[in-house]
Amino acid sequence: MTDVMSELHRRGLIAQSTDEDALRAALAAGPVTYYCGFDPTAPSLHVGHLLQFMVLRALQRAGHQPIVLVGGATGLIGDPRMSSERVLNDPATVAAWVDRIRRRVAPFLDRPAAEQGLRAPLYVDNLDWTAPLSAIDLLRDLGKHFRVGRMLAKEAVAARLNSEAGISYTEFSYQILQANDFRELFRRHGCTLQSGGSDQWGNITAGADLVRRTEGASAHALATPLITTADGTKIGKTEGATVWLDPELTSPYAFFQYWLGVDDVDARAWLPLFSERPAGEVEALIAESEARPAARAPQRALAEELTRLVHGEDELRQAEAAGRALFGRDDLAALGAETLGAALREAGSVTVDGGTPTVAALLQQTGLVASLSEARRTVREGGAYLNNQRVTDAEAVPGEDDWLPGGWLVLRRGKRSVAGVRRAGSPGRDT
RNA sequence: GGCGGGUUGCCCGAGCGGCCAAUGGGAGCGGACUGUAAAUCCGUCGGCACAGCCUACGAAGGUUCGAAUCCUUCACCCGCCA
Repeated sequence: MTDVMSELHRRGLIAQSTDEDALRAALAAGPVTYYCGFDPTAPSLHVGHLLQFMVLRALQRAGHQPIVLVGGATGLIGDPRMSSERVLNDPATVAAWVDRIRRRVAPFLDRPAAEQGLRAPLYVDNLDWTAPLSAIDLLRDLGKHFRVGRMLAKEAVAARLNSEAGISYTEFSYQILQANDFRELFRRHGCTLQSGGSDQWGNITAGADLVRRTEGASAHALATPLITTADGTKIGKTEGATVWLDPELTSPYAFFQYWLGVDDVDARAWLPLFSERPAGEVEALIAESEARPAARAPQRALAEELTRLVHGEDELRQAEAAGRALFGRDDLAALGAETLGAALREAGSVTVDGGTPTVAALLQQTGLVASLSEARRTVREGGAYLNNQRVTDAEAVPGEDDWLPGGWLVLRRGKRSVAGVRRAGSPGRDT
């Protein structure tokens, strides 16, 4: 059994943990059952959550037994955010998100289980044991083990108490539910380790404490660091939009492009965290980046590995090909209908029927800009391109000559935002 | 409970009867440079049927030819005194 703690440390995946010697010993003694929970606060997980899967996968590779929890119950309550009270989501919505997230997340651990004979993950939903919990059970069996003083001292709670927003009893109680999850998983599956983001540290240790106190067993906790970009913003935001793991929300192409566009400083910092390559290769890539930044070696490695992990080999190939086609120096018309079509379908496209709209209207319809005003402004600023030619008149209508093989127009905003326009009834597959 | 100050565009923050879609900074976006990077410089930054119009300055009313700017009420925040 490999020393997984060393790997996690080397990759910078551990921000804090409970008694590390004890944890090391437990991991060395045999398969440990461990879990990580994800609350359904959106239809999909995003790039930031990926880090948790890196930890889950490393432990799985080391022979341990993963459990993935999707918080159908805790998602209805909401954990306290630093800033303000959460808006409660509708139960039906949360239930739908639970399903959707679980389906998307399966390959991360199921694939290694199938291909490398590792332990297959268990999927659980805390709604299963939280929904039947009565108010009496909650107050008698759980509440007695929680000291209000300790609960108030948790960072997330304390911050909110001192803020203008204050905190509702609902969110204050969140830690009890998450702690109960840990105990429940211990009872049901012998789970003794929980991992999560460092923002969850208070909740995680609440669970470990509960298991120790009521079950007399040792339970461990592991937290990953909070990852930010060099300029302090959250990972996984482009143009204000979140980079999701669900291909319906963020196309594999956009996902691939996100990683490729990461700046040098971040790419070097993130590579060890997100790459499962051997240490030597990671170091070589970083050295390569310092020597020849233009090659963007760490960015490419991240884009390839993570797109393959999240979307699979086929989608990776297509995203790569699309990027090459659209950013390459080749003449667009020379690309051929097949390549062009595939690239633009990846990048995002709309179909027009009947008369061709103006360039400004097309920019808006493809989502490249938010409004017609913005479209006109973009053209005025010289940031709009039709088939790689700068557009000077927002009201111009693309002519017959502009349509590329397969019935396509390539619309671009700035350097990297590309979208396709397809003429309805063109030969070939429809979008 | 009393007195005073505040609530402005994504954020911070000027404006205090017409010249205000609203100074300035930040973020964002575009251009130049470059490497689909960073830094820097320049431009831009509510919407639309775009030389015009519509919507906006906590909410609702009012005064006025005309209000973000004055008055009234309400909501929330922040100080000082009890």
